Amino acid sequence: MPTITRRHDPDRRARILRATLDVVAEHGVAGTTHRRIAAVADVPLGSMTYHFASLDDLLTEAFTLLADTVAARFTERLAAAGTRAEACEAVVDLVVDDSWATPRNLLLSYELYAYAARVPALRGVMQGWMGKSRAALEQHFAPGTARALDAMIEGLSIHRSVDLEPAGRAEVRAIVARLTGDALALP
Amino acid sequence: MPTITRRHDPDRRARILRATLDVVAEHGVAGTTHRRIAAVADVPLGSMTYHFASLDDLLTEAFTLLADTVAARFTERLAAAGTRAEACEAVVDLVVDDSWATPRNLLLSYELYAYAARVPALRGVMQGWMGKSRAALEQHFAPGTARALDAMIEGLSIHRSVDLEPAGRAEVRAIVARLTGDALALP
DNA sequence: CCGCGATGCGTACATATGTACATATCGCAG
DNA sequence: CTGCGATATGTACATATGTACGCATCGCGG
Repeated sequence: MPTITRRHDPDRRARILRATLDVVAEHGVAGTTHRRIAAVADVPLGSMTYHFASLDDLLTEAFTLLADTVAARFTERLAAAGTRAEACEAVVDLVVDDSWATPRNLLLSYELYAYAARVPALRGVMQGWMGKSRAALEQHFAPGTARALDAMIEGLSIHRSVDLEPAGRAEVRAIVARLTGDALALP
Repeated sequence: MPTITRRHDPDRRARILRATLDVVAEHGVAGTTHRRIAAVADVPLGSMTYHFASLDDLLTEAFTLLADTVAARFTERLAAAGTRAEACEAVVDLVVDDSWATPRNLLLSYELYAYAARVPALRGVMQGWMGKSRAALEQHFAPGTARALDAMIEGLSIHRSVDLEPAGRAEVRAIVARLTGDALALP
């Protein structure tokens, strides 16, 4: 019998995880189903329950992947800064640039925050994420300042995604300057 | 025939809306169903489709109610401040107190942010909310400072809800002082 | 080369869900 | 008091969903 082409798929698991984030970004956790993910990942439905015990397990692992990826990029971007001024500029970039604060990432963050409230394992992941961010900032700034900057990055990113006239680069730079205590022209 | 007690329920609609927020807070939008809401509001299932055309309509209206309520409280708290120093303290309160930044409200905010990304009507609601907050802050601070404070309130509230050792009142006060430019002892 | 554990695949099934609808009851304007 | 429009209520039903399971097929160690 001519059986249909059967694939050998070494990284199918990873592809499912990526597809999960895609589906969550597009439909929200509320609209995320095994079947939708399977369609995006281009795998049969049976693969879902084979690779992941339950949908919650899948979501948990996908969100963990997201946090690790984003935290790594964050750290990387800050580690590339040599001087304090460069570090400030890196912070501005993280808020303003289309590298991390992309609509997709913001959206996924909201979904993660909401979901994590009901999955203890993810609370740990979020704490780890925040810890890494703070550690990266503390390589350039005092602990208190790092904390303030971390929160400000979060708040500004969110508000910029809602605002009809988002704060521009200059304004963000001025705010960072106030928090770091470095003198800078205020608008 | 002795018919079961049939209730006359003038504010049933409002009760359903409140129940919706309760259910969302407990189960997330993903776990919000007509039947769960009906159970919490103590109304029969049929009432759901009678008072609200669809589940999405219901969620949209409930989130609008949330935004209006929270924005009103925010404005009220800031309007009560007479001096600039009192305004700063009000901002600190909004972050640290158990009045607005309660776990429930934070959680509902995450759900709203995520949900609003897919419902255009709610984007307007969020913009209105942010506008009101900013207006309230601008009664005491310059526009740029108001923007920074608004974002910082958001970011600090979120991070405080995740952090194992949340920033204390003193630390929050110091951050606010930096943003407002008012001199204050730094820790 | 061969066997076996890992992986892939389709399908079945109980359940939960959104929504429609027929009917019953109530408040109140005239 | 009397309709009548608004509201209440229970139920039906098509559909989507999570998960289980049996079987097919493959990679690879011995």
